Amino acid sequence: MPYDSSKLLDATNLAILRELQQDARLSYSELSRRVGLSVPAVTERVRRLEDAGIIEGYGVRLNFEALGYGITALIELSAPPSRYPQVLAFCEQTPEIRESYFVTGDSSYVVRVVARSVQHLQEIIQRLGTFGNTRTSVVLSSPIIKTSFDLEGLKR
Amino acid sequence: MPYDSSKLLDATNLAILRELQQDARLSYSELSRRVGLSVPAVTERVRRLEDAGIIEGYGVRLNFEALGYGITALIELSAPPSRYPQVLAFCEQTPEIRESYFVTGDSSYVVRVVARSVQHLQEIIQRLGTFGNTRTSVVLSSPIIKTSFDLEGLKR
DNA sequence: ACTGAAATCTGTAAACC
DNA sequence: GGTTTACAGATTTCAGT
Repeated sequence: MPYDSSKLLDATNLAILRELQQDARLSYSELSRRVGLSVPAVTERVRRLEDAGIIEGYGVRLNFEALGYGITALIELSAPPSRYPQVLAFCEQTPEIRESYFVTGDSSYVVRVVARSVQHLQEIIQRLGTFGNTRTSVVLSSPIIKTSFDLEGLKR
Repeated sequence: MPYDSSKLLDATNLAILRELQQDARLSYSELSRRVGLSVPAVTERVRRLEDAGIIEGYGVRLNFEALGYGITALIELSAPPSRYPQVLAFCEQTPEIRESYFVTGDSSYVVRVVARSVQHLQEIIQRLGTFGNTRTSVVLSSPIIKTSFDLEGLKR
């Protein structure tokens, strides 16, 4: 339920979010030690951040390379609006497609995919190609993937 | 330390990863109930997945819109190799840049940025523009952002 | 809103199969 | 690798401020 209530972003809650970004499996007792409040107070604050929709959930950061998915690519797809539902359905049922963005500019969709080999990537490109023109950029390296966001700018 | 040891990806560990992807704050006792092993067995398995580099860490999924960063954009940057170190340093110190990819094709970099307003986005684009030509695609919607990966394909 | 304390549940380490 | 046991630590609930 993302309705703001900007008071939720006081210095203590920003500290809580900072800690959870670095290690979401921190115990409440350790978290409360770090932010200087009692355990029930911190537990309640986290619950409210979840209820407000600021915290959407907790995830594990997986190393796709170690899982055998050594290739990442960004694929731009230009497709007529009439095919959007089909494109969406395809993206949803294809696990290799990690995210899709509907963007301004000459390409309608940009998707990020992971693949086990160039053959595997080619398959995905060909399937996307049935919806429209594609333009693929293979990722050579990902110098920056930030796992936490500096929330300092949110202080009022 | 990502050296595989592919035996780490048996059905039980895939189940553990599946559960942690959905909720990384699950207790070990709940996790062990779900995968049908004792608590110490599951704790040890998670420790090994971490040691092998398959699990890189645990994070909180934040709603950037609720945090006031309502705009996402993909910016392609073409810059000469001599400027890569500067570009990298800029990306690293700019919190709004969430990830950067070095890619094949005519653009050397693709970055994903979040911004609080179009003015804010413009600032970032202008700063990136000091390194080379930019091409910005504003994200209109993100129909798919997957928070978990179907690991079924890894079964041997 | 936060604290502190009690009851219950969970994590950790050791001994063993 | 796995389990069981036993102790230490963490979570939840609630009365009090």
